[in-house]
Amino acid sequence: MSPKTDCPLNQRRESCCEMSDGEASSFSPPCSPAPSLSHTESEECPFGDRFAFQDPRETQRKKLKGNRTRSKTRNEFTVTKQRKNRRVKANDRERNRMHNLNSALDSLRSVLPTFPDDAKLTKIETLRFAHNYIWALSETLRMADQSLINLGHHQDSFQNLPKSCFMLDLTSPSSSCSSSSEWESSLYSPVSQISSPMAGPGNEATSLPFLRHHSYSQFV
DNA sequence: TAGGCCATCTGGTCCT
DNA sequence: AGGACCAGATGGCCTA
Repeated sequence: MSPKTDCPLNQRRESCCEMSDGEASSFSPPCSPAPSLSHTESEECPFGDRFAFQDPRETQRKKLKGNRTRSKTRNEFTVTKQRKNRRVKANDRERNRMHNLNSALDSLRSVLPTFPDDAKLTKIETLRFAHNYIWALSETLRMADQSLINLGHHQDSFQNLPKSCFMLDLTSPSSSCSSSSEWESSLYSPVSQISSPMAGPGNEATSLPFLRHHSYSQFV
């Protein structure tokens, strides 16, 4: 789903932004949630008398009466135009920023172990999944290290090590799970949303969703 | 049809 | 002053 390019709303907004100031002053975009721009312009429209009949004498009188009003109007016009221009540029940057953010999220998705036919992870799911996955990987490393340390003390325990210590393939969920849902629910189960894996080894029973499903015994 | 997710706009704040 | 970041608002799309 990518409504960012073909969304009619966006197209309308784009066209609103591309409008000349004269047009914008007489048109209030139906799509704009924040009417600040059009509101300001309709109230202080620099072209308020643009289409009125111009009496040369009246014009002369106005000239004599004072350039101050005229320049003030022009100044307001310039300020409004400048403000609008800044807004458009800021919107553009913000859009870009969000696109970059989404690209990063896509990169993250691509390295997470999911089944191809699975629905695309949502943003929040991706973050939670990645969080748990990283934690599971580091936990695996830690346990492997622990086993090697023990190996130094008890040479004969080498034979007792589960084969999985040397065969762990966390990038391949199918190696141990019968279904994608089982694999994924283990990685971003609601448990992990409540208790952080950083909570420490004390509450492994509840905060290790990955290992609950992928205990070493399963790999042997 | 309600609710979830998403993209975009917007104004505010902070930083350079 | 201008850019980056953020959070709220809004509206569209999709699905149960």
